Amino acid sequence: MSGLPSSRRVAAPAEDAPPPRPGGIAARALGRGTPDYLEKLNPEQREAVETLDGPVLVLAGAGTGKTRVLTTRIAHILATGRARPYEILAVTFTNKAAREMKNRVGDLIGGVVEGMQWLGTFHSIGARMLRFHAELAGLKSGFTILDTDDQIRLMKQIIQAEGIDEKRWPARQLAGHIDGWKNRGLAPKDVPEGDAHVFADGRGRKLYAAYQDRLRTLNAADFGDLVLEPLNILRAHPDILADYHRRFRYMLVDEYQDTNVAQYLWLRLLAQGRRNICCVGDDDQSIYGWRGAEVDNILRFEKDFPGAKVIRLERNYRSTAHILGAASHLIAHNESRLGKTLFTERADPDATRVAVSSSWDSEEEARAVGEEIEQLQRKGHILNEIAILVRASFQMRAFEDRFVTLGLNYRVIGGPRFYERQEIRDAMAYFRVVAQPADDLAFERIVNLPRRGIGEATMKVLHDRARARRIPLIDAAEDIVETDELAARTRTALRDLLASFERWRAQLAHLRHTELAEIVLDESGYTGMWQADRSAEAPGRLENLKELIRSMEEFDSMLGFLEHVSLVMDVDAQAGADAVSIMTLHSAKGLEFDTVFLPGWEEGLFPSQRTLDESGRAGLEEERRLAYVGITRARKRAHIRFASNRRMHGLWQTSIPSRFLDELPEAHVDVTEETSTYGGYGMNAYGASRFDSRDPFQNTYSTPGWQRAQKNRSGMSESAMGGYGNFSGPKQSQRYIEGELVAKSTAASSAYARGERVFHQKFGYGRITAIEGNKLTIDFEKAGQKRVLDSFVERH
DNA sequence: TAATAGAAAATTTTT
DNA sequence: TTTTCTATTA
Repeated sequence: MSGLPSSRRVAAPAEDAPPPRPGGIAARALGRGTPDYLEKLNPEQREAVETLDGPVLVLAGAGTGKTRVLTTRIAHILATGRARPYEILAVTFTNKAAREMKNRVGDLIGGVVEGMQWLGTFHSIGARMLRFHAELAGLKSGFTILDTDDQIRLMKQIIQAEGIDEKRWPARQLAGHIDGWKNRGLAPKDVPEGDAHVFADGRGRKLYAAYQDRLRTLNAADFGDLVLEPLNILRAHPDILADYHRRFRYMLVDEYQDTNVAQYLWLRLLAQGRRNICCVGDDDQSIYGWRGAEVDNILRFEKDFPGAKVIRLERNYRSTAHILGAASHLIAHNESRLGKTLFTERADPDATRVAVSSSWDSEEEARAVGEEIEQLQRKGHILNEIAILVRASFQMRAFEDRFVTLGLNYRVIGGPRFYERQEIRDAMAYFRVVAQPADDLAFERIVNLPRRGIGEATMKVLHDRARARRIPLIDAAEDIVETDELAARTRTALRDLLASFERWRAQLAHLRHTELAEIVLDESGYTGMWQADRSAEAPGRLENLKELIRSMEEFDSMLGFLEHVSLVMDVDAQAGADAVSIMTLHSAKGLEFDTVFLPGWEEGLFPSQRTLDESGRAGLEEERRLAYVGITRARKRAHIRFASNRRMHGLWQTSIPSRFLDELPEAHVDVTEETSTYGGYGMNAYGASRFDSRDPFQNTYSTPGWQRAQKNRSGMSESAMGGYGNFSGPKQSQRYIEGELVAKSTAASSAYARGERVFHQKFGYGRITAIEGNKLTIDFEKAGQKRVLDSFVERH
């Protein structure tokens, strides 16, 4: 997209412009009483569509027709002539959702919607805004968008430049902090003192500033900037904000529960104009807190937008009463929620309850699921309607292994996306250097790929020169090959490479970009490198490169393609053959299947111990929402499983059933006893009481198997674990306790102060360098810097 | 500069 | 256990 001067493009229609004339569909809609698109809605949905003025929050439970409301609302606005397509701001989180919205609005109004320029993801709309006003953010309109990989490489350089030990302060971690700050709408100067101290002894803020500086020099923005910079521009320039206020007659937001602070501030600022904002979301499905999403945004909506109308969609069209009953009862254990209860009007007498069963270990778990799937298959169920939803991707392997032996078709959804694969990123880096020579990050990525003898030492020379003269790396390279600073061999290699780029760039104008792409990959030796590679994945990588070239055909220029890739990082997974889907719970949000298997419901894994440690009670609630999302994916059958033993990072761990199992209502659940599991040991030392203490629901199953499990669990003493050397008993105990302690103390701030000397059982003596809630960053005398919970240290 | 051996770290991931 | 990164050596 070319950046035109902003005023023209953004100029809103004059205030006194005549309202858009109702034509075609609109006339039909107005002329004949109720248009038929409204008649297909239930009363709540219809209210959500027809309440067009003022702020509206639609709390849409799972399977209650959320997308239908959103798309019908847009169609209604257009059909009644209240706004033109380009006067509607409609934001989603994924490209997929944006695409679907566009298509469905098109279906409703009978044709393709043209001109909805402001329908898209937060990031693509942010990028669009930022290109109009790039100079206000210190960028040029043609800025490049960096992805996570580029970000981390860049931060690595900055950390090195600052002379900070990379091992103690990994770039990844810094990237996480900076991302978090951007998510919260903070510029480097706004980062609170305490926050700045979590990284590199207080140099966090400085590094953030240096990173932003570097981005400006590279004329680049990262994903966070695509939201943060437009927000800053709107904050600083009331005239621009007013322009947008005039323009956006209606605003719609999908998945509002997933918005972060920056996105929220951006929306709020824009909504201050006409106040016609409609947010659709489900607080019970907020599962991206770890990525900066604030459930609070949705919980607070009525306060933020006084006079807001809240509409609840609770009529579920997806699942059986048993599934809804189980999910509703589970999620009712959360305290921070607005409260909804899903119900269904359909009665299906032969609906099955939610099944809970157990296995000895993950292999047996996979075997059992495999068998059940084969049974379903014999009964005529298709595999496309079956999904296995796991908490963490390492769980997938057992299923894949098993399904391969069974010859059962499966597909893994998620995982590294097409454009994130190494070979694709490498190829893209070549294209970037051809199209935008100043792209240092891309240049660095491929200078020595395939190996050309241009190693670390040479790069240092290039970097020094580039920095000294404030020129891009490639220009520095041009200079240096004219001198004798480099060994003859490396100089020749570098000169050849530069000449190649020169040649390709000359062809940019008169060759088709797909053809040029092939030439670049061939002549650079990149394709050859993979052809010579004898490893198992090489053929697949070559195939991916071909696919990349194929996908370029849809674009008319190299630049157009590069722009697309940076924002639309997904390629549709082709449906293909009948297959079982395996994916994480996170990637299952928004999908539905007849049958859903939910394996691995064990303490530590689900709820994830790490989440509990990091986010305490809030983390536990988010895990519970994840469980809720999992169950509500099922239309007809949900099978929950847990295993008594699981191998994690190569070590066997005994596990105990997830507390979420205790939170399911007996009336909707069938617990199956599987002989191999309750053989005597397997349960561990923790009393059932641990779950009961604050459980208002008092339900544990009366099934013999479950009762026995509970008994075993409480009857077993710590010493009884002693005989099983490779089951790490003590670790278990610590695990659980950590979770509880955190849960209790999250709200309160730590009792320790910075600079205090403390003692830790494992790490010895150290001094506190930073405090974040109940997490302390401590510089240990022997063990170096660690982050630990305050409950594990004592004053000294 | 490149290959190799050894150590450290291992969720979830819309853009 | 496996993968990924870093320090060492040829």
